[in-house]
Amino acid sequence: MPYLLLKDLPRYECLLEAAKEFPDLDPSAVEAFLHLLHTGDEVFGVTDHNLSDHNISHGRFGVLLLLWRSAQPRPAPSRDADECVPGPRTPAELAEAAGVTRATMTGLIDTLERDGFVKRAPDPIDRRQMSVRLTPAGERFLHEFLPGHFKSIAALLSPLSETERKTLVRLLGKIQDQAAALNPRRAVTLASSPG
Amino acid sequence: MPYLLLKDLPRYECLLEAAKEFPDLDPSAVEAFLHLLHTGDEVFGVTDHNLSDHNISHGRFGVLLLLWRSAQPRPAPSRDADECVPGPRTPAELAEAAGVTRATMTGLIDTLERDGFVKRAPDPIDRRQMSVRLTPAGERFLHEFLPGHFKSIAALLSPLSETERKTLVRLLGKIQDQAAALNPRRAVTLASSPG
DNA sequence: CAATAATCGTTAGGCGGCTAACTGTCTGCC
DNA sequence: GGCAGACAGTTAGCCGCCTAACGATTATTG
Repeated sequence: MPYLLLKDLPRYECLLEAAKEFPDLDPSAVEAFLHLLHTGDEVFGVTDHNLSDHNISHGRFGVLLLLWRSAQPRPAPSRDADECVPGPRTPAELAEAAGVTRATMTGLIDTLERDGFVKRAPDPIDRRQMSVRLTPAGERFLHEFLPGHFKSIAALLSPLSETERKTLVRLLGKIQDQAAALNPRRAVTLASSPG
Repeated sequence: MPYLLLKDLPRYECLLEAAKEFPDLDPSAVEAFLHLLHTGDEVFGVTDHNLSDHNISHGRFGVLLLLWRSAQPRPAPSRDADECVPGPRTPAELAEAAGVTRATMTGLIDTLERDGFVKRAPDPIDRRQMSVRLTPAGERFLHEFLPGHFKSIAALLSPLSETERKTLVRLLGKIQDQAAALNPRRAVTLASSPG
């Protein structure tokens, strides 16, 4: 759907041949790299397909999920301060939690509000801020959609045993760490935590 | 970069708690699902960062790669008919190979041509078609960029042994197959292959 | 208290996906 | 030969992502 390109992955023999021309090409690394992107794309496509049946995009779905988590009554509120994260409310918090810019979040909230899933309200204390909340229609959507969503995810992973899933997560974690080290897109917040 | 949402993955305990409310939620499946999308996103971000240094987007890079493969002199041309795929030339072929629509390919070729990386030429035989080719500048870009690109990929996968890479590809392959089965975005071409 | 700095949400403009519809060209069938 | 249909490429319009910049508001600091 969104991002990959290269629908048909090149065969391993082609990688080996190309490696003759490019000594930096590590065939098994490229193979894993392409499979990772390709699989992510396919998986994304499945869930996006489910969402589009409800006229909801992936980005908007993420916002709804974050708001839903914020709206939970928190049955055991005082156990750990950040047990499952308090939950974002303002556009800036939502953008931070979703990993997009505030400008993007403005657009997402715009369409969600237009379609009646969320509602903006001015913050009476800090008049720079807005407070975004799920509407009843937004909650209704989530309660209707989430069971099928979880079923899709379970179906996607059903070919993998529990052990294989753990292995997959472990291997992906290694790549994540490496990617985070290579990608200085958000400089490490080492000395910034206020305390 | 493009597509995920949910920068901070929820902790496994939260998934377990949420599973109480949603019996369809398979915690290990959701965990693997989220890690897969997240890792794909991180990896994408690394390569996209490299590309943006050259003012090239991921989508355009894919087109350049496809055209570059088409431009190869094919040192051993007659071994297998489709040894490494003949190579797309027209916008429709490029769109098919890249997995995007023809309309999207028009836009990609537009910007690539504007920036001097490719050139359109009318097909003298079938006047509906265009032939897209790499310009010398396009080839030059690839030869400058690809070594670093391959180095990045090798670095990303460097924490994984050869065995782990094979395992990763195998597990991803299972998910790909399952996703393809669940995602009827392109109905299976069972009876269409001409022979 | 005033001036500067920081933050919030938004806007403007660009890119790259998509679908739907259009024009031009070729194919096939009568 | 002529006309309906199929196909190639483009266009128009939507959405979501980005960066850069803006006005409004709050925080900081003298």
